[in-house]
Amino acid sequence: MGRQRPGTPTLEEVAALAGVGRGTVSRVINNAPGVRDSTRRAVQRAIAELGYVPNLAARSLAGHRADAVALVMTETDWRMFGEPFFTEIVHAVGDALTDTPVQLLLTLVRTDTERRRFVEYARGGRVDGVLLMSVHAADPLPDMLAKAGLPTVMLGRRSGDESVTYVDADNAGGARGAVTYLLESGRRAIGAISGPLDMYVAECRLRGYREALELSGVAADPSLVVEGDDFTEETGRRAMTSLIGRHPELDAVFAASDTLAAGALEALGAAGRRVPRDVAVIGFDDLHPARPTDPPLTTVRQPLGEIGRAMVRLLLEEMEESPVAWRHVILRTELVRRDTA
Amino acid sequence: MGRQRPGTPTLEEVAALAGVGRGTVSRVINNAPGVRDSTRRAVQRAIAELGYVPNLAARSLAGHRADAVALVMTETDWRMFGEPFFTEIVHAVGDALTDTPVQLLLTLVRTDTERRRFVEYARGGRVDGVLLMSVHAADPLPDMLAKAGLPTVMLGRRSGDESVTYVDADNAGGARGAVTYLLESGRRAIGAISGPLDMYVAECRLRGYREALELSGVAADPSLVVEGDDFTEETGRRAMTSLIGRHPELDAVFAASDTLAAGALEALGAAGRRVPRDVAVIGFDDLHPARPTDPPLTTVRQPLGEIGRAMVRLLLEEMEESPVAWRHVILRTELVRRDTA
DNA sequence: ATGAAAGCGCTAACAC
DNA sequence: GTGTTAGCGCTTTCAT
Repeated sequence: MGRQRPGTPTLEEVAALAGVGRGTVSRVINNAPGVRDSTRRAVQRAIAELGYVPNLAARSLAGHRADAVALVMTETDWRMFGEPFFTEIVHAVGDALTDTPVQLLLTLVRTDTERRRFVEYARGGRVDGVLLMSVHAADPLPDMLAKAGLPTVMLGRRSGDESVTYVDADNAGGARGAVTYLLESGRRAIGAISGPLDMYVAECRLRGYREALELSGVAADPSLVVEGDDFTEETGRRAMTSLIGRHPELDAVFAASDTLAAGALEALGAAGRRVPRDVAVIGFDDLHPARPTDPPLTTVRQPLGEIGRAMVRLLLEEMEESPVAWRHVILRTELVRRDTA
Repeated sequence: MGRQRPGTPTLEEVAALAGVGRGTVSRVINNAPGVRDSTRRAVQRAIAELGYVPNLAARSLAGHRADAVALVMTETDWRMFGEPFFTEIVHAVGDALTDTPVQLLLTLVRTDTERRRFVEYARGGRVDGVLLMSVHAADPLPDMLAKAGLPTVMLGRRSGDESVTYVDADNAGGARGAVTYLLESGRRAIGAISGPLDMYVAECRLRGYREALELSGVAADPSLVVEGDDFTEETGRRAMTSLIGRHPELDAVFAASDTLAAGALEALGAAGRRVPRDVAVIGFDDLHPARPTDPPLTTVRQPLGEIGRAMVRLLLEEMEESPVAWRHVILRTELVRRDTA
């Protein structure tokens, strides 16, 4: 495997051509202060003439930094949340990094082999920090990285007392707001289609549903809640079907994700129920840019851009300080009303 | 910015603990031959005890390789082709790299800033090679990388005489086959909805359409061809609308992408034409895993997995040899019949 | 089979 | 301001 072509000019050659010392060239390429303007220009001319490009391995070795961060996606992230969610986060992260010299590296970790390889890559010092899209309780990666002392920021948390730095949406609050809105608009028989409860995000959203009922003094009927095995449309469809079978009087549903909501809508249509007139549906909105106004649904929208920006801010801060200050950020969600109620 | 935590054990410390020289430790971690088994085990024990992880910057500097390759996506790739296309390629690439020590890095290049940063990253020796998803004629990146002597493989080509190594589907052949199939099934008034002709891929597909007509001795009517400004559904819809306006007798359409085809189908439905009974539609299938059997459409399918694997094979080969052998691979497409004709 | 030693190209600390 | 120097931690000859 070849790399920087043999014969690539080095800093030393630049220095020789410009008639200055290596230190001066180093200062120029790092725009450090304390270099006379004429000298700087002379060096820049030499750099241009030679087509000099700094060797980043050498810089890394001497400077103890990689000027790169990795954003890790597990296979399940990719599938579960779908593209739009992912796209918005990545764009926000990229934007937040624009004014820095930090290169963003996306990596896919699907198998144990890939995880091992990535951990070696990260621990080996090729990145200064790691952003994790992962949210699975069983994922060992966050702890591996944290134990290795690598600045790490997660999107979402694995449990209520997550130790690794994270940024999350206010899932419980958002769900509570949604259900409260349904109650205020006069709905009473409100079902819930939950995601898999071994995921903390699903747990939070279901908790929000329950809290809203409780706060309004509405008795919680366990048979109004269906736990899905995943967040897919198919699961939403099935959940909705069983829900209307058990509860013909149902007049509203809170779905823990927009894909679940989409499935629910379909099942309602198939059952001849009109939405939102007969049954109002509110979904938690993980994918919003994808489905413009498509199901005329009131949704709980997450501030995806803000989440990405917050992740970068936290990561950069952790990269500065040596004594890592663990921190958590929870961002508010927004209830976007269309014509549900 | 911190990196490998201070206090990280070095190869030297491992050597000391194991009571051997640095060279021996190096041989062990690279599992080079010529180390006695007992020695090897002693070293491995020391590595485990210390929790040693090689410093990749140092390895890179001394070894002249990065053990990493980048897959670059431009903003337009990402949007234009959509997720499924992208996903399949990336998965295939990842799989092809599984048995190597090479880490796959996805990078997003949207702006000039990001392009500059990436070029410095790549030329700086942080990757041994680059895979480009880009297909835009105006994209300067391929030439920048090639000029820098970096092994580079493109997906698709920018023109008929592309100099950079690429892997491409047989776009002209696929289109020709599709239109021939329509002709053979008795259709005669066959329209074409083309993509933007400043993209070589669109040019090829349209050429295939024309060649099929010519081979069958059917006169080419220019008013049966609509050039879209992009590959979106909206464009497909508009193109189809204008097509049936001009040619009520139309009984088949070749669309240069599946999104264009989807738009065309919609417009046909809105116009009260039945598909495929009244009008047969064949699309070139860029996204197939996404739309399982959704529009009951015969499509020209690209071997996405093979494309990804071929890209990796070519890249690895270029990384081996010093005298770069420019090469191009064009893979056959497949006509997947559903009930179009 | 294994140890010793010479770099790889840069940054940063220190002298001038 | 600018030149000099000492590493950063590894791979790779070259001895032994």
